Amino acid sequence: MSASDTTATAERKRGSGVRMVYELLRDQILDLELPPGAIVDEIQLADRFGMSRTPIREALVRLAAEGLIDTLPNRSTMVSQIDFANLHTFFDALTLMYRVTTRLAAEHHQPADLDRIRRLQRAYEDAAQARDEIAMIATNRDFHYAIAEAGRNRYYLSLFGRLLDEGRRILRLYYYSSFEGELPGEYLREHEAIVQAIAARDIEAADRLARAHADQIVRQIGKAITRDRRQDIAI
Amino acid sequence: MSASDTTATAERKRGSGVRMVYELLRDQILDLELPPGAIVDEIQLADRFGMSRTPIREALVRLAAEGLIDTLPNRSTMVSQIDFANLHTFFDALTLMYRVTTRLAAEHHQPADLDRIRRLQRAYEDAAQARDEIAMIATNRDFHYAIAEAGRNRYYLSLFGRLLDEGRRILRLYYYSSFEGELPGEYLREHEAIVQAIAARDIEAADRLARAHADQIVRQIGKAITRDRRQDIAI
DNA sequence: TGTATTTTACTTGTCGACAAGAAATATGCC
DNA sequence: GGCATATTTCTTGTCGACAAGTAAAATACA
Repeated sequence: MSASDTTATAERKRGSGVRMVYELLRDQILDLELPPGAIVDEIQLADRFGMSRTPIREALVRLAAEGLIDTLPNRSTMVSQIDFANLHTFFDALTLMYRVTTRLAAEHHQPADLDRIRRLQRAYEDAAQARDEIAMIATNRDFHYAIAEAGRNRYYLSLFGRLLDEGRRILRLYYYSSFEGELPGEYLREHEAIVQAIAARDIEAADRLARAHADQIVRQIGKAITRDRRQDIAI
Repeated sequence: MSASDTTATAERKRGSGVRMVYELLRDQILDLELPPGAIVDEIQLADRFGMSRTPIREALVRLAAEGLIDTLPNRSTMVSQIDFANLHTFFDALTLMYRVTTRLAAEHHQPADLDRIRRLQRAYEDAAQARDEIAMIATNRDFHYAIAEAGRNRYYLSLFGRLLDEGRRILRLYYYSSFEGELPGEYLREHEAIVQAIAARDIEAADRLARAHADQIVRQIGKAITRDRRQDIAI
């Protein structure tokens, strides 16, 4: 689907094209609109965006540097596969980053940070109420990313950002389908508790809650994957 | 200095140019041969490597994605500054990654990993004996990176890699000058203890030693910076 | 002489075209 | 028909040239 989003030959500011292509492709990849293995054609993209291959290529180089696409030399470039074999390493890193960033947020947050976090928490709540899966995934990501920003450590922030992005793809596959139509009330309550711990500058509570939240997510995805596997065998 | 390394118009394999330029610039930046703030000129590089601007640009896009250079739109691109104001966030992340990767190495290493780690440990020892500062920094980095590889978590590995790279610049400024000609015997002993803990699969010991090692480094750099500052004031 | 404005010089951003490499297709040979 | 080889086709990698934008130099003016 995804109606031919031809922004085509509209007058564009010099230098804005690369960022535009980069962001669009990135979102399409993370929402699985471009599934793992999909081939990405430079000429096709150039036509679609009404620009030459040069800026397209620069966007692709960036995506490749972040591991979102793989380029086979002199051959096609494709959306990178999700590394299911090492999912546990992903969960391990994700859990640690949840904990560290939430701790730091409790320690270093400033008033404006809390406003922003609370606003995103409400956005997630709204998305959940509306049962809008893609919006839920995106706002959940933004909520936790905002917490990490309040922690003010750009190294953790960059790894956490990558993990949350990769998570968007995995969640799109497993997570929300595992709710089976129910609202994730548990998660809303956990988010609320996390925000309160941060506001109270209670570092140990923030750590404990972040860890519990991560464990909960890992458990639920694990459950969904197991069920998925069982169905595979049953067929 | 750095004698005009013109690999120039030698027949090159198609596609190898980008990687070559990328790696060379990266090393020059991390060794401070290209100091923070140095401007990077595309045409100049194109001349120097005997290729057109296109592959040069792709290498620069990658470097920019990793934060090693900053590009001002329509203006020059320069080697990124070292963020001294937030050095503590760097040390915080570095310490955590030392611990986590060393723990995981103790848990998951395989025989070939240990061989590699021991080989790099000896390389560091040799560099220290020869008082070759650049080689010391590089082999120290490789030693810890090899440990992280044995831990088999690509997310930690990528952050740790970035931290060690950034560390190469900082160490080049402060760390080894702080030895004042003495050999870093302490570090050799600590390295040895870490390797033994990994080999024994003693996770807690590995963690404790990695933490102590990180603390030691942080303390020494801190001392060097403080002394540096005092001199600034004295003048 | 000092300031505002135009001009110049230089760097980056984009383009269209061509060359090289790899897979798919066609051809020749048995 | 089956296999090895040549040809075609398609995509990526590289190039040289030009357009756009910025800073510095030169000019005009009070």
